[in-house]
Amino acid sequence: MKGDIFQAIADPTRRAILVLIAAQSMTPNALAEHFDTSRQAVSKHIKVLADCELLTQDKVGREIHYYFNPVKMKEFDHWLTQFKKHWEDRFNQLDQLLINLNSNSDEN
Amino acid sequence: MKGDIFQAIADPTRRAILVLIAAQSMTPNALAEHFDTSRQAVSKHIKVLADCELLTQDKVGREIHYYFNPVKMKEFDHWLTQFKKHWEDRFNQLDQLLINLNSNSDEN
DNA sequence: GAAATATGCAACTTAATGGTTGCAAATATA
DNA sequence: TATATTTGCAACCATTAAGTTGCATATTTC
Repeated sequence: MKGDIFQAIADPTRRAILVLIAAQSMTPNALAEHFDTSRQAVSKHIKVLADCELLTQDKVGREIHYYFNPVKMKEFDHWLTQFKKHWEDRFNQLDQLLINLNSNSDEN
Repeated sequence: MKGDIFQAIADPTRRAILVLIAAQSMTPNALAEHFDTSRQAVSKHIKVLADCELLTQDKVGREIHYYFNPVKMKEFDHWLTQFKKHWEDRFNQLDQLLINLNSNSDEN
Protein backbone atom coordinates (compact mmCIF):
# COMPACT_ATOMS: atom_id res chain seq x y z
CA MET A 1 0.00 0.00 0.00
CA LYS A 2 3.04 2.22 -0.37
CA GLY A 3 2.20 5.51 -2.01
CA ASP A 4 -1.47 5.24 -1.09
CA ILE A 5 -2.83 8.65 -0.21
CA PHE A 6 -5.62 7.23 1.98
CA GLN A 7 -3.07 5.36 4.03
CA ALA A 8 -0.94 8.50 4.30
CA ILE A 9 -3.80 10.59 5.60
CA ALA A 10 -4.95 7.92 8.04
CA ASP A 11 -2.27 8.85 10.58
CA PRO A 12 -3.13 11.84 12.78
CA THR A 13 0.49 12.99 13.03
CA ARG A 14 0.72 13.04 9.25
CA ARG A 15 -2.50 15.03 9.01
CA ALA A 16 -1.01 17.53 11.45
CA ILE A 17 2.14 17.69 9.34
CA LEU A 18 0.05 18.38 6.25
CA VAL A 19 -1.81 21.20 7.97
CA LEU A 20 1.45 22.75 9.20
CA ILE A 21 3.22 22.49 5.86
CA ALA A 22 0.17 23.68 3.93
CA ALA A 23 0.29 26.80 6.08
CA GLN A 24 4.02 27.23 5.58
CA SER A 25 6.78 25.20 3.95
CA MET A 26 9.22 23.80 6.47
CA THR A 27 12.36 21.76 7.06
CA PRO A 28 12.14 18.43 8.90
CA ASN A 29 13.90 19.93 11.92
CA ALA A 30 11.49 22.84 12.17
CA LEU A 31 8.61 20.45 11.75
CA ALA A 32 9.86 18.06 14.43
CA GLU A 33 9.78 20.86 17.00
CA HIS A 34 6.00 20.80 16.78
CA PHE A 35 5.80 17.21 17.94
CA ASP A 36 6.79 15.18 20.96
CA THR A 37 8.32 12.39 18.92
CA SER A 38 11.87 12.18 17.65
CA ARG A 39 13.09 13.92 14.53
CA GLN A 40 13.49 10.58 12.81
CA ALA A 41 9.90 9.61 13.52
CA VAL A 42 8.75 12.86 11.93
CA SER A 43 11.17 12.26 9.07
CA LYS A 44 9.57 8.90 8.41
CA HIS A 45 6.16 10.51 8.28
CA ILE A 46 7.52 13.07 5.83
CA LYS A 47 8.82 10.24 3.70
CA VAL A 48 5.39 8.61 3.60
CA LEU A 49 3.80 11.90 2.57
CA ALA A 50 6.50 12.60 -0.01
CA ASP A 51 6.20 9.05 -1.41
CA CYS A 52 2.60 9.69 -2.35
CA GLU A 53 3.46 13.18 -3.58
CA LEU A 54 1.49 15.07 -0.98
CA LEU A 55 4.76 16.86 -0.28
CA THR A 56 7.41 18.08 -2.68
CA GLN A 57 10.93 19.00 -1.68
CA ASP A 58 13.38 21.72 -2.50
CA LYS A 59 16.97 21.33 -1.37
CA VAL A 60 18.62 24.55 -0.24
CA GLY A 61 22.15 23.87 0.90
CA ARG A 62 22.02 21.29 3.63
CA GLU A 63 18.40 22.10 4.38
CA ILE A 64 15.44 20.54 2.63
CA HIS A 65 12.27 22.57 2.41
CA TYR A 66 9.09 20.59 2.14
CA TYR A 67 6.08 22.06 0.40
CA PHE A 68 2.48 21.00 0.31
CA ASN A 69 1.41 19.64 -3.08
CA PRO A 70 -2.30 20.26 -3.61
CA VAL A 71 -2.42 18.23 -6.84
CA LYS A 72 -2.39 14.87 -5.09
CA MET A 73 -4.86 16.06 -2.51
CA LYS A 74 -7.38 16.27 -5.29
CA GLU A 75 -7.13 12.53 -5.83
CA PHE A 76 -8.41 12.18 -2.34
CA ASP A 77 -11.01 14.88 -2.84
CA HIS A 78 -12.12 13.13 -6.00
CA TRP A 79 -13.01 9.90 -4.25
CA LEU A 80 -15.08 11.71 -1.67
CA THR A 81 -16.79 13.86 -4.29
CA GLN A 82 -17.68 10.81 -6.39
CA PHE A 83 -18.91 9.04 -3.31
CA LYS A 84 -21.06 11.95 -2.25
CA LYS A 85 -22.37 12.32 -5.78
CA HIS A 86 -23.27 8.66 -5.96
CA TRP A 87 -24.98 8.76 -2.64
CA GLU A 88 -26.86 11.92 -3.52
CA ASP A 89 -28.09 10.27 -6.71
CA ARG A 90 -29.59 7.53 -4.62
CA PHE A 91 -31.04 10.07 -2.27
CA ASN A 92 -32.68 11.79 -5.20
CA GLN A 93 -34.07 8.45 -6.37
CA LEU A 94 -35.56 8.02 -2.93
CA ASP A 95 -37.13 11.46 -3.21
CA GLN A 96 -38.60 10.51 -6.57
CA LEU A 97 -39.95 7.27 -5.14
CA LEU A 98 -41.70 9.17 -2.38
CA ILE A 99 -43.19 11.59 -4.91
CA ASN A 100 -44.49 8.67 -6.99
CA LEU A 101 -46.01 7.02 -3.94
CA ASN A 102 -47.79 10.24 -3.12
CA SER A 103 -49.12 10.54 -6.68
CA ASN A 104 -50.48 6.99 -6.50
CA SER A 105 -52.18 7.60 -3.18
CA ASP A 106 -53.76 10.73 -4.66
CA GLU A 107 -55.23 8.58 -7.44
CA ASN A 108 -56.81 6.12 -4.99
CA MET B 1 -7.23 4.53 16.99
CA LYS B 2 -10.39 2.45 17.21
CA GLY B 3 -13.40 4.28 15.86
CA ASP B 4 -11.26 6.61 13.76
CA ILE B 5 -12.95 7.30 10.45
CA PHE B 6 -9.67 8.10 8.65
CA GLN B 7 -8.31 4.73 9.66
CA ALA B 8 -11.53 3.04 8.54
CA ILE B 9 -11.42 4.61 5.11
CA ALA B 10 -7.71 3.91 4.66
CA ASP B 11 -8.35 0.28 3.73
CA PRO B 12 -9.31 -0.28 0.07
CA THR B 13 -11.59 -3.23 0.88
CA ARG B 14 -13.48 -1.09 3.35
CA ARG B 15 -13.83 1.68 0.78
CA ALA B 16 -15.28 -0.88 -1.63
CA ILE B 17 -17.67 -2.06 1.08
CA LEU B 18 -18.79 1.51 1.66
CA VAL B 19 -19.46 2.04 -2.04
CA LEU B 20 -21.43 -1.21 -2.29
CA ILE B 21 -23.48 -0.56 0.82
CA ALA B 22 -24.10 3.07 -0.08
CA ALA B 23 -25.60 1.79 -3.34
CA GLN B 24 -27.69 -0.82 -1.55
CA SER B 25 -27.97 -2.07 1.99
CA MET B 26 -26.66 -5.61 2.38
CA THR B 27 -26.07 -8.54 4.70
CA PRO B 28 -22.50 -9.65 5.50
CA ASN B 29 -22.96 -12.81 3.44
CA ALA B 30 -24.17 -10.93 0.37
CA LEU B 31 -21.31 -8.52 0.79
CA ALA B 32 -18.69 -11.27 1.15
CA GLU B 33 -19.66 -12.65 -2.26
CA HIS B 34 -18.16 -9.53 -3.81
CA PHE B 35 -14.72 -10.24 -2.41
CA ASP B 36 -12.11 -12.97 -2.62
CA THR B 37 -11.51 -13.05 1.11
CA SER B 38 -13.39 -15.09 3.70
CA ARG B 39 -16.71 -14.06 5.17
CA GLN B 40 -15.06 -13.46 8.51
CA ALA B 41 -12.53 -11.10 7.00
CA VAL B 42 -15.34 -9.07 5.47
CA SER B 43 -17.20 -9.26 8.77
CA LYS B 44 -14.21 -7.73 10.54
CA HIS B 45 -14.16 -4.89 8.04
CA ILE B 46 -17.85 -4.35 8.65
CA LYS B 47 -17.16 -4.19 12.36
CA VAL B 48 -14.54 -1.50 11.85
CA LEU B 49 -16.95 0.53 9.73
CA ALA B 50 -19.80 0.02 12.20
CA ASP B 51 -17.55 0.96 15.14
CA CYS B 52 -17.01 4.40 13.68
CA GLU B 53 -20.68 4.62 12.73
CA LEU B 54 -20.17 4.66 8.99
CA LEU B 55 -22.58 1.73 8.93
CA THR B 56 -25.73 1.16 10.92
CA GLN B 57 -27.41 -2.20 11.33
CA ASP B 58 -30.93 -3.51 11.32
CA LYS B 59 -31.53 -7.05 12.47
CA VAL B 60 -34.22 -8.89 10.55
CA GLY B 61 -34.58 -12.40 11.89
CA ARG B 62 -31.23 -14.10 11.63
CA GLU B 63 -30.06 -11.65 8.99
CA ILE B 64 -28.44 -8.33 9.71
CA HIS B 65 -28.86 -5.60 7.15
CA TYR B 66 -26.14 -3.00 7.08
CA TYR B 67 -26.88 0.51 5.91
CA PHE B 68 -24.64 3.36 4.97
CA ASN B 69 -24.71 6.21 7.46
CA PRO B 70 -23.91 9.51 5.73
CA VAL B 71 -23.77 11.47 8.99
CA LYS B 72 -20.31 10.23 9.95
CA MET B 73 -19.05 10.64 6.44
CA LYS B 74 -19.48 14.35 6.93
CA GLU B 75 -16.89 14.30 9.69
CA PHE B 76 -14.47 13.17 7.08
CA ASP B 77 -15.75 15.65 4.54
CA HIS B 78 -15.40 18.38 7.13
CA TRP B 79 -11.68 17.84 7.57
CA LEU B 80 -11.06 17.98 3.85
CA THR B 81 -13.27 21.04 3.44
CA GLN B 82 -11.48 22.87 6.23
CA PHE B 83 -8.15 21.87 4.78
CA LYS B 84 -9.07 23.07 1.31
CA LYS B 85 -10.46 26.28 2.75
CA HIS B 86 -7.28 26.91 4.67
CA TRP B 87 -5.14 26.20 1.69
CA GLU B 88 -7.27 28.37 -0.57
CA ASP B 89 -6.84 31.26 1.89
CA ARG B 90 -3.14 30.94 1.45
CA PHE B 91 -3.53 30.71 -2.27
CA ASN B 92 -5.50 33.93 -2.23
CA GLN B 93 -2.76 35.57 -0.17
CA LEU B 94 -0.32 34.51 -2.85
CA ASP B 95 -2.54 36.05 -5.48
CA GLN B 96 -2.62 39.29 -3.50
CA LEU B 97 1.16 39.27 -3.17
CA LEU B 98 1.54 38.95 -6.93
CA ILE B 99 -0.89 41.82 -7.46
CA ASN B 100 1.12 43.99 -5.07
CA LEU B 101 4.37 43.12 -6.80
CA ASN B 102 2.84 44.13 -10.13
CA SER B 103 1.64 47.43 -8.67
CA ASN B 104 5.13 48.17 -7.38
CA SER B 105 6.74 47.37 -10.71
CA ASP B 106 4.22 49.68 -12.38
CA GLU B 107 5.40 52.52 -10.13
CA ASN B 108 9.04 52.04 -11.12
C1' DG C 1 -37.19 -31.55 17.48
C1' DA C 2 -33.34 -31.89 14.05
C1' DA C 3 -30.82 -29.87 10.36
C1' DA C 4 -29.45 -25.91 7.90
C1' DT C 5 -28.32 -21.04 7.67
C1' DA C 6 -26.55 -16.41 9.18
C1' DT C 7 -23.80 -14.27 12.12
C1' DG C 8 -20.41 -12.94 15.73
C1' DC C 9 -16.54 -14.02 18.75
C1' DA C 10 -11.98 -15.93 20.10
C1' DA C 11 -7.42 -17.67 19.10
C1' DC C 12 -3.73 -17.73 16.20
C1' DT C 13 -0.38 -16.30 12.35
C1' DT C 14 1.82 -13.13 9.44
C1' DA C 15 2.67 -8.66 7.65
C1' DA C 16 2.72 -3.81 8.26
C1' DT C 17 3.30 0.31 11.09
C1' DG C 18 5.30 3.66 14.21
C1' DG C 19 8.75 4.32 17.23
C1' DT C 20 13.66 4.28 18.85
C1' DT C 21 18.88 4.47 18.41
C1' DG C 22 23.09 4.67 15.86
C1' DC C 23 25.58 6.01 11.94
C1' DA C 24 27.00 7.99 7.47
C1' DA C 25 26.94 11.79 4.00
C1' DA C 26 26.62 16.46 2.76
C1' DT C 27 27.01 21.24 3.89
C1' DA C 28 27.99 25.27 6.70
C1' DT C 29 30.92 27.56 10.09
C1' DA C 30 34.88 28.43 13.14
C1' DT D 1 41.07 21.86 8.08
C1' DA D 2 38.38 20.64 12.11
C1' DT D 3 33.81 20.97 14.01
C1' DA D 4 28.95 21.51 14.12
C1' DT D 5 24.51 21.04 11.76
C1' DT D 6 20.99 18.96 8.81
C1' DT D 7 19.38 15.17 6.94
C1' DG D 8 18.53 10.32 5.36
C1' DC D 9 19.21 5.38 5.89
C1' DA D 10 19.45 0.88 8.30
C1' DA D 11 18.58 -2.12 12.09
C1' DC D 12 15.82 -3.25 15.63
C1' DC D 13 11.56 -3.52 18.80
C1' DA D 14 6.67 -3.27 20.18
C1' DT D 15 2.13 -2.77 18.67
C1' DT D 16 -1.46 -3.04 15.47
C1' DA D 17 -3.90 -4.85 11.56
C1' DA D 18 -5.64 -8.22 8.29
C1' DG D 19 -6.29 -12.67 7.39
C1' DT D 20 -7.44 -17.58 8.57
C1' DT D 21 -9.80 -21.45 11.12
C1' DG D 22 -12.84 -23.20 14.51
C1' DC D 23 -16.75 -22.72 17.38
C1' DA D 24 -20.91 -20.89 19.77
C1' DT D 25 -25.49 -18.65 19.27
C1' DA D 26 -29.71 -17.43 17.21
C1' DT D 27 -33.14 -18.22 13.76
C1' DT D 28 -35.36 -20.44 10.03
C1' DT D 29 -36.86 -24.60 7.67
C1' DC D 30 -37.87 -29.47 7.21
